[in-house]
Order: sequence, then structure tokens, then C-alpha cells
Amino acid sequence: MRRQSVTIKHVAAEAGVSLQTVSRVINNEPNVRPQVQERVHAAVAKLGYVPSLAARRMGGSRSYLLLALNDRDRTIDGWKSGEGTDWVDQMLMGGMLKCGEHGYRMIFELVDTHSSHVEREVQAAISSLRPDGVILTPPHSDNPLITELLIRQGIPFARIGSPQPGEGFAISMDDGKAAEVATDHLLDLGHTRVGFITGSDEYALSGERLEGYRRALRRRGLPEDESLVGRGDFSYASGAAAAEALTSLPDPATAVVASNDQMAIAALQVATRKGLGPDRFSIVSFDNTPIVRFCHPPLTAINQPIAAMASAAAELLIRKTAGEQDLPDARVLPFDLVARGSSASAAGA
Amino acid sequence: MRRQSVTIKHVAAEAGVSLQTVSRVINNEPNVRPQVQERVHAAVAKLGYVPSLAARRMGGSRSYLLLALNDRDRTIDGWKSGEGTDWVDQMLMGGMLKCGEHGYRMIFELVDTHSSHVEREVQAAISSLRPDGVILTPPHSDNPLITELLIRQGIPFARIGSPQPGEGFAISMDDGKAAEVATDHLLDLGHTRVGFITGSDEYALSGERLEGYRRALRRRGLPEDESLVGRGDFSYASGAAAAEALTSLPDPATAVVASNDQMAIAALQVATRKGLGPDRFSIVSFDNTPIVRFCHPPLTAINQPIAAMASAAAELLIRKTAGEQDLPDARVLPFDLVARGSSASAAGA
DNA sequence: CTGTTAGCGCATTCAA
DNA sequence: TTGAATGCGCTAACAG
Repeated sequence: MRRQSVTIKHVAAEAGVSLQTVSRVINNEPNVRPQVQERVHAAVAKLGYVPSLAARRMGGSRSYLLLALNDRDRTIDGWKSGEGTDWVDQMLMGGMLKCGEHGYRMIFELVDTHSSHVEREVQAAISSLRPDGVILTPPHSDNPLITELLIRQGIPFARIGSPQPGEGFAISMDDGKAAEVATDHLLDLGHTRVGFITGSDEYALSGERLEGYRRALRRRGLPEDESLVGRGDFSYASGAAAAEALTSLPDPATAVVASNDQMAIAALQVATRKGLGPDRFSIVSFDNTPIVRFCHPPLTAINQPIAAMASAAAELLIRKTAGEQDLPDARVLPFDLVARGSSASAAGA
Repeated sequence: MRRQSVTIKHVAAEAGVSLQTVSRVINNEPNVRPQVQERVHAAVAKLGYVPSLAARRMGGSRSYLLLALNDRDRTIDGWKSGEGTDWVDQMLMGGMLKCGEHGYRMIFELVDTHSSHVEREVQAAISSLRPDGVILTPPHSDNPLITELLIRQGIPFARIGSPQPGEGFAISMDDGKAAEVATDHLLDLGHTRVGFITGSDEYALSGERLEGYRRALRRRGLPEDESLVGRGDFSYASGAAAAEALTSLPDPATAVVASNDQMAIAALQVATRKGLGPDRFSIVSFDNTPIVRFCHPPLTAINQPIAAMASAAAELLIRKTAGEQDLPDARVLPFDLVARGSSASAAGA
């Protein structure tokens, strides 16, 4: 049962140089004559040599591993429910592919934010993997137990969807601006009673979005009617309750911005049941997961650049590990609003 | 430097035993006095020790890594299109969680089946990662370039969705039976002209499904009309073309089994455009991805146990690596048919 | 039952 | 510009 595979030693022998020289060449280090480089490259190609991740990590200081941490319960619920949340897919697409470009791997892990052993869970993953960087997604991005642990350990990290400045790369879209755009879209359609359904307070971006909604109203000189703000927690049930309330007001809302697709779909069902078409109750949602295109009517939605955020996070972490200086400590990526049938001109407007 | 973390050495010192004894305890090996075990466990808990994956792989013969290989183009297309394919999510749910139970990690990688360098790509991943096992998904499951490479390398692997016997664990559902059940469902509803839209020939299970459909017809003594079989390739376009043909026959089909959701949705659009309700053109699909619940009418579908298959694959590979004997070399997991609005009693039946 | 010895494949010192 | 030592954290093989 010998380890049959080709190692740096074989390459060195083939090229007639020392181990060290091979190491230098494959790591693009200076101080190797072009001619020797050539020989080494030829030997690598001939033998099909690929360095062992484990050995690299043992000898050197890098592991070529990025760890992506997602919320356990929420992710598993999403998978089980089959509701089509494609957050994980988009993360993989952005993060994994970017890692691949640089010879890195992304390892995807679930940890439980609510558990008292978050720290232990994260610490265990780190001890075992020794990643060069960690990508945090909401709500972990705003969990000080996690961020402080990473700071203590000196592991670079990126916070996705966390608008707050602070340690680690902050990668986000402008959630406030997005809510503003969504609200404007409805106001432009002639709606004047535009409601808002918030997300869970556990997510810092929930507050940002609410603020954006308020800014849009203020800019038009509209009153900020607190009864138009429904408190949700991203769940279908909370969306249904909020929509029910909004449409039952003495002066009902004729449009709403929901902080995610689940709540928007709930709102749509409420509207449908009450016989309210888009002219009587328009809806704009956040997320733009696949299912919104198949609702009736399809949902107008804010499209979040999840893949782009994951990609940016991976890139910054890799560059930082590579020793690059002067990296920006925050990046705000562009979003867009996809107009579909769920938003229409207000009745009588 | 940052090599701060607690290693087996610290644990050994703390417990007052040798490195080897600690190693034995954390690996659940025999020949350690309970009392000593106790001491070691206490030291591990006290120091928060977690073994380094990389070091384990260097010293020992296991890497605690499983490699899951998916088709590059198809996966990325799925992600980009936002059509809600949740194959990857289900794989992660089944495979990753099972790995977690055993201290393993699953690394997800994309390789291009059509490329002339499939072998090189797979070889590179293996050389770098040295996984204890590889999980193959269609169409890789039936790609001899890959399976033979793995056999040569002596790496255990599992083939998901590959009905054929052969080297490696064959994990599948009974695709033929499923097609039979789907066809029966339509026949039971009184349809007599039941069509079938095949998947790509590149997938071995496409043939299985077609056979199942034929068996169902034969069992009822119905003629096998070749014009009722549309050739598809899993794409929307191919589904639309096939549905168009089926509904345009002199004696048109009044129902169809489509080999995946995309083609079923295409068929649904064709039917809707032609004004054919489920009584005139019923549809059953394979996959049951999230979006089928949001179609109008929602699609009746065969639900594939993807998570269960990934879980079984991971478990068998882990157990094999652990040295277990007498593992089954194939497992067939149960599927189910989820009846929804797209299938209904035939008009006049 | 337990400890000792010898690597695994590489990067990081150094020395030449 | 190159090469020779050293050790990362762990397990396998063998001693005791």
C-alpha cells in the first residue's frame, strides 16, 4: 500500500534539480533561472504532478482552504422545505469558482448561530481545517462571538451582507438603497399607501432596508405611517400576518415591499384570497429566488448579487493571504430590480 | 508564528501519556485502559483539542475527505439560469450532513464530462486532495474514463443514479419502476394515449425510464406506438418540441411522462398555449424541483431521493474506508409520486 | 496495554 | 541562484 503518487521528489529527480527548486517554481517564487524553470515545468507536465494540499499546509503557512460558514437551521430548513432558496447555490457559484481560479478550495460548513456552542463549533472547524480565510454569511456576519474568535485567531474573514464597518472585509449590496428603489418603483406606479414588511432583527440588513423604505417616503413628502410597517421574521407565517394587517387597515396599503421572497409569496396569497390584483395590492420582494418567476403573477423582486459577493469575498481573502497590501476593507456590489407582474399601476392612478 | 494551536503533543503532556496513546484514544482504537482513556478525554476537553485534518492525512492512510464530482456545464448552467434546480442542495444535504456525522468533510468539485481532459481534471483533484472516496453523479457515474481512473488509483467510489452493476457502489432509485408508476398513474386516470419524453442518452437512466414506460403500456395490453415517444435531452427546447409533436399527432396524446421538470414545464406551456387542460393533456414529470409546485397547475412529479442517495453513498464510502467488510455493492432507494394538479382524469373517461 | 521510532510531502529556515 | 537541513502534526510499525 505504498503511496504511489508522484511527489515533488519525483519531479526534482526528473528535472535534475533539488526539491527546493521545484517548490520555488511551482510557487512562482523569484530566483530561479528561466532555463531551470522550463525544465521543472516540463517535468511537472510529464509526470502530471499536482502538489498535495495536506503537505502544503503542513510545511507552509497556507492551507489553500477557505471556509464558508452558513446558518445551520436556516439552511437545512431551506433544503428540506424545497422552497427553492438558492442562496447556497449562488454562494458556491461565486465562491467555489473563484477559489478554483486560484488553486483554492472552499469548504462549506453549517454552524448553529443560536447554540451556546457556536464558538466551539467554529473553533473546531478552524482547528481541523486551518483555513486561510473564513466567509461569513448572515446572520453569522453580525455575530460577535464568531468575529471576535476569528480576530483572536488572526484568521482573515469576510462578512457578507453585513453593512456595518469593522474588522474583516465587509461585502454587501446597498440594502437601504435597494429598499428605496423598490419603494420608488411602487410610488412611481401611483401607489401612495405603500407598506413594508421587515426581516428578522437578527440581521443587520433588516434595519438598513427599513431605513431605505422610510427615506423613499420622506423624499416624496409622504407621511411615515407606522401602521404601514409590518414586523416580519422572514417566515411565510410572519409575511402572511403582516400582509393581512396591511390590507385590513381602515385606509389599506395598496402596495408593499417585503424583505424576502417567502414573505412576499405569503403576501401574494393573502392578496389573491382577498381578490386584490396588482392594481389593488402590488408586491415587490427581496431575493429573487427561482420560484418568484413561477408565481401568479410573477413577483417583481430585488435581485441580490449573492454570487458576486461570495466571489468578491473569496478574492479578497485569497489576495490578503497572498500578502497583498492596500486591499479595500469593504465592497458594495450593485443590485437590480427585476420588474414582473406583481407590481402594476395603482387602481385609479 | 501562528502555529499556536493545541496539538496532540499538548494533550499527551496534559494527560501524562505518550502521543500514541492519545492517537489511539481519539481514534477509538482498542488496547487502552479505560482509566487512561478517561484521562485523555479529559485533557482533550480541557484543551479543546481537535486533530488537524492535514496532519492526519500526512501521517495516516485516511484523509477524512470525500470528493463529490458534478458535471461542470450542467451545474453552472443550472445556477446561472436560476431555474431552481436543487440537485446540488440535496446532494449537500445528504452528503455533507452524513460526512459531518463521521468527522468527514465533503468537497464539492465540478468537472467537465465533455472535455478531453476529464481524466486530467479528476486526477488533479485526487492528487491534491487524496480523498478517501469519490461520489459520482450523472453523467459522470457512467463515464468509464472516470470510473476506470478511480479503479486504477484504488479509490473507492459510489455511482449515484447509475443503474448498471459494476465497480463501485451503485446508488440509485428504480428509475424504470418510477416511469412505470408515473405511466400507471396516467393510465389509471383514464388516459389511453400516453406519451413519453426521454432524457439525454448520455444518462443511462434515460433508457431505464423509457423501458419502464413501455412495461406499463404492455401490462395493460396497449400498443407501443413509437410516435408517442419523443426524444428529449433534458432541455426546455427539446421538451417543447416533443410536446408539440405529441399534441399534434392525428390521434394526439392526452397525457405525457417527461423525464425531467424542465421538459415537463415546456410541455405545460405548450398545453396551455393550445388551451389543453389536464383533462386533455396531463403531465407527470421527474425531479420534483421546487418550481413545480408553483406552476399552474402545479406539476405531478416523481420525487427522487437525491439527498438519501448522497447520504447512502457517503455512508458506504466511509464504512468501506473504515475497513468494514460485506458492504452491499448496490442500493436502490425508494421514490414516490407526488400527485398535483397537472394530472387529471381524461376527458370523457 | 503502552511507548518509541520513523516517516508522510512539502515550505521554511539557512548555508553555499 | 541553488541546495541541504529541519520540522509541521499525525499515524503505522514495531518494541517493550
